[in-house]
Amino acid sequence: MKKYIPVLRRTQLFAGVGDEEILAMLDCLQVKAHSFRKGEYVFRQGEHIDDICILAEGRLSIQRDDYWGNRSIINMVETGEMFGEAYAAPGSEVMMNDVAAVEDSAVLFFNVKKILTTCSSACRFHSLVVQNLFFAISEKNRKLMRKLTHMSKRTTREKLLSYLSDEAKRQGRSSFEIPFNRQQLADFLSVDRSAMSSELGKMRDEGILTFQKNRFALL
Amino acid sequence: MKKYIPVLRRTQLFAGVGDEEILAMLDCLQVKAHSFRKGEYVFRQGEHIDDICILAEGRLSIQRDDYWGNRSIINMVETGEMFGEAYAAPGSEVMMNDVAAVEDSAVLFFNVKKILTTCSSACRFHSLVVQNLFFAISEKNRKLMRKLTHMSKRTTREKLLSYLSDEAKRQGRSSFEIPFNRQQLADFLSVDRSAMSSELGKMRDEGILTFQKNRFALL
DNA sequence: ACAAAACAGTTGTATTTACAACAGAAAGAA
DNA sequence: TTCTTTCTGTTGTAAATACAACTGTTTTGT
Repeated sequence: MKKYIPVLRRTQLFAGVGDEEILAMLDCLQVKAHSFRKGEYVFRQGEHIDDICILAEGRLSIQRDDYWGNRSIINMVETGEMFGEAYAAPGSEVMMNDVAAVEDSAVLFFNVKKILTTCSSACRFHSLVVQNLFFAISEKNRKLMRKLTHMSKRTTREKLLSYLSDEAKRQGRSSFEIPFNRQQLADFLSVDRSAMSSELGKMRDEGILTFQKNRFALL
Repeated sequence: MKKYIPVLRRTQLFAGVGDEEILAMLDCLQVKAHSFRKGEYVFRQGEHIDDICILAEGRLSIQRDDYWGNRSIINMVETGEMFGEAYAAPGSEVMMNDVAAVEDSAVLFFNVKKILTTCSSACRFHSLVVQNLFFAISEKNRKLMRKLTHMSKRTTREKLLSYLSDEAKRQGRSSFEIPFNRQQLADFLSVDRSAMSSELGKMRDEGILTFQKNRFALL
């Protein structure tokens, strides 16, 4: 478990917690690690979840496919980010989405009940971690709301501009990379890939933006 | 404050907390109440928020208007529900939406820092309330994700069916009321009201559903 | 280096939507 | 009641989208 400390140190969940305490908690919480190859599923729609998960390595896609094979990407999970927490809460319904590895990945599983129940031993950081959990899930909440504002736009162009300008603002610069290829971006914004591609071309011709691969610049 | 006990007793935030303890906490947390008339704003886009809010009476709409006057309704808040918690967390950005009273309403304001910081007096329920806060925000998270699945549908008909069948499932019956009139439902699903109205008519003619006012039945 | 697969852009067509304008029904106010 | 406002459904048209098919490019695996 020790090899994951450099990642965990930087996570929201363990903000303000020292290395030794993290190690102690990993032990106390009986954290489990598991590897996934590119394309494998971490969770499937309909599964019941008891664990809060942290991505220690790689990249995941939280997505959903409907009857007709239309894929909708809810979010990308980057190294160090948490996921699954919304479904791990006691009384939660089952997982509504798939979680798939888009790269070879490693995931750490934390049992929610153990996190929420202060143990008797030296884990005096439990209450801090619970607070961190609250902050983290708050931020995720806001992220979902931002995504809703993109999705509520009517046209492909508006959705693109809403997302890209938000991303520029978030990354604090007008030139930035996005964690999607074209098909993934289309699935994320729920638009047709080819229509989106042509719309991007038009916007480039109009001098609104430029792009190469997954690097965009707003002008 | 005593008059709000019957409402607060049933909230997620105070689940498992007795009446006397709630009263003690209201005092300890220096909770404030405020009334809003129909049409008034509780919060406005861009405001900074330090309080978790509970709607003690009435009904609110969490919404957003863009430059061109297009309104997007994120969610309706019913009596007893919590709101604002995602923006009240320390380090949060400012409010991204408007919160407007759609009926005469009363709101209770709880300072987040006071909730998260266990005080020295008799409020030994603080940790339970923090846990409740986590469960509540988890549920809201799932609600947002469900909304995203509706919004990710491409056509008005699919959005309607996604939302209505979800609502039927949630309420546990095939005949149910929704908290929207037609314009609000259109703003909630981000579609054109008239197109939605005509789509509803077609679906009724096809025998998929029936409706009178805001009561729908799936067949 | 080569073949296969994945990726990105383009175009044409049928479908669907947004928008505007209007009419009747229902709800609310005087 | 009567008048006014809000709400809901309908229709026609211009605009935007989804879908399919295809091309050339890039990436990947062997």
